[in-house]
Amino acid sequence: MKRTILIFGGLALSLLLLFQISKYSLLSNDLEIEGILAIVAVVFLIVGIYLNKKSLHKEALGEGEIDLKKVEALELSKREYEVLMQISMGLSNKEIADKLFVTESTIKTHVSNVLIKLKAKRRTQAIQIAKELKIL
Amino acid sequence: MKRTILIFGGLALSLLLLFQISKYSLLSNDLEIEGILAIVAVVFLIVGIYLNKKSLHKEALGEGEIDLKKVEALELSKREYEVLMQISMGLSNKEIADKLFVTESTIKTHVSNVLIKLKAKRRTQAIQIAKELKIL
DNA sequence: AACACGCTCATACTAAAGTACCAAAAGCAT
DNA sequence: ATGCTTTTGGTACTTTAGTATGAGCGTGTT
Repeated sequence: MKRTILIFGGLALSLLLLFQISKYSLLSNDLEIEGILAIVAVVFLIVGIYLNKKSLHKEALGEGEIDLKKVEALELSKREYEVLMQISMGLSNKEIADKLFVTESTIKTHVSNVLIKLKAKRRTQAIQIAKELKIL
Repeated sequence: MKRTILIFGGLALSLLLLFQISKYSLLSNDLEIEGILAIVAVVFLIVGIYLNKKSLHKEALGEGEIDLKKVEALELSKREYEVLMQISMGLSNKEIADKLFVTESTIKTHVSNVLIKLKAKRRTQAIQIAKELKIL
């Protein structure tokens, strides 16, 4: 929001500069005024597109920030969240166990806890729920 | 793309209209010219944001179009693709069977075919691969 | 120190998932 | 009609997944 204010401030200044130019050097020529109008139009068109992309990027980042908060809200431990991510990568319990240097039993325990906390019946459902909660 | 051309045509016309207005009714007054400049700036700022959103939506739809092409490329039949989507929704074979009014045996056959065609070992991996291919 | 909590691991099951192979009915194109 | 693919269904079996329960270990809290 602060950036937006700064950007608008810059825009106002540049607009004023254009006013000055039009007043003191180009006012007598009608064609030049049309040119200035065109320039202003194009510039602000580009600025509009730029601002829109910025805001969209902020939204995307915003989704990323929500992650950890919701993970805490679900009371998922670090390890459980870690296992959940590996599940979403399509790994089996054995593969996850090897990747995290623990036994398959341990992974099964973690998976069961994840399923309970996400209120899922299967690991595939856990993936779906986690993506709905934008945790992945 | 055709829409973009139409929109730009409309913009050019409105710009010309502003020129006419400025020429025949407001040219003598400096303050009014500034006002017109401001209006043009704001209008094109809004137009820029609007166009950007449009283009982003088109990209989103574009990804959607690629879907069917890649599904065909993978030689996935309609039914197999249908099953694949239900898998990604976190449903079990039995639940998919009930939803599509067939037996679990049939779903198992479809699932096996999907796994072979997606080169996946598990249904969770199939989900991951399908999302990478932007098929879901 | 005592306690809660997270991580680890195990055993013993039950339940899904997945494989292999086969086969019949339906839809489609030549 | 004859072939080809899809869809459907079955049997039999192996492999993962998931549940239930218990237990040891380390860490931070009270």
